[in-house]
Amino acid sequence: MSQAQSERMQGMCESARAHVDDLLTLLSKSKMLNILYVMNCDPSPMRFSEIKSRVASSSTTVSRRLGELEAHGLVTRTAYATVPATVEYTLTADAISLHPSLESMFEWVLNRADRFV
Amino acid sequence: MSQAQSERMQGMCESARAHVDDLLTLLSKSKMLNILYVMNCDPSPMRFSEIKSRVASSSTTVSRRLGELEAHGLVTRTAYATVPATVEYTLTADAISLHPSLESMFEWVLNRADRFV
DNA sequence: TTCTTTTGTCACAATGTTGTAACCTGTGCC
DNA sequence: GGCACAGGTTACAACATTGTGACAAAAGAA
Repeated sequence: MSQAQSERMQGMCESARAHVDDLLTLLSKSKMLNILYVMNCDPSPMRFSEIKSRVASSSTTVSRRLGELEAHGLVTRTAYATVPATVEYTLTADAISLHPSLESMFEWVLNRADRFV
Repeated sequence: MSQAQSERMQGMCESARAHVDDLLTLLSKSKMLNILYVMNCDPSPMRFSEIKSRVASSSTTVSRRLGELEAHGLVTRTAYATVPATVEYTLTADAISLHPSLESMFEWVLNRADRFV
């Protein structure tokens, strides 16, 4: 962590700190990193059922997480009037800009996981 | 997320997947990113009370998190027989190698927090 | 002797989070 | 009509996590 970042944190008003906390809390929720990971793996829009199966979680949790991501402007939800219903989720530019961090974080995770097999 | 990473994930044995899950679960625990952040901000060994005050959490939670980090080989705990007791926590090389990812993730968080003030 | 300090631990009640099972919508098919 | 399908929502019970407040160790100071 840079000294510059640290100072930036120090100089933040209370409202900004609250937003930092809010974002960290969001990212810390269960399956959140997993969801961002699978959506980043494949840049094309992804359907609900596919996300659900890739992160191996219940509809309820996946739905909650996607709702939270949408509320934070990190994913866009598009519903198509097909039969049966089709819904696609896409990462916004903001979420995509997190890609390099996520990629290197997952690289670290995968390397560690390899070593401990 | 790279295609290579995705394939690497696909090809993993069940044990490795479990380790990936374990690490993501660890990183997703409350205050965990905060703790890694403050310890990365300042590379020198950090005392319990300082970590606690910087992340603004209870002794119980900070103690639990540090214990989990130590169990995963991400921090080293050194106790000195002073009066009163002094304990220092240091990030291991492994944890330090996560620094670039964390730094860019926090950069993203800070930028977003700024925009939403 | 009692107070102080740091660094915790412990039990527990309150709070938060999860998955399950049931249900819903809309429509094409039999 | 009745069923199927995708994509959810809802209530709720089970489970997990949190902070609080009490306590502890160790030894020097008052």
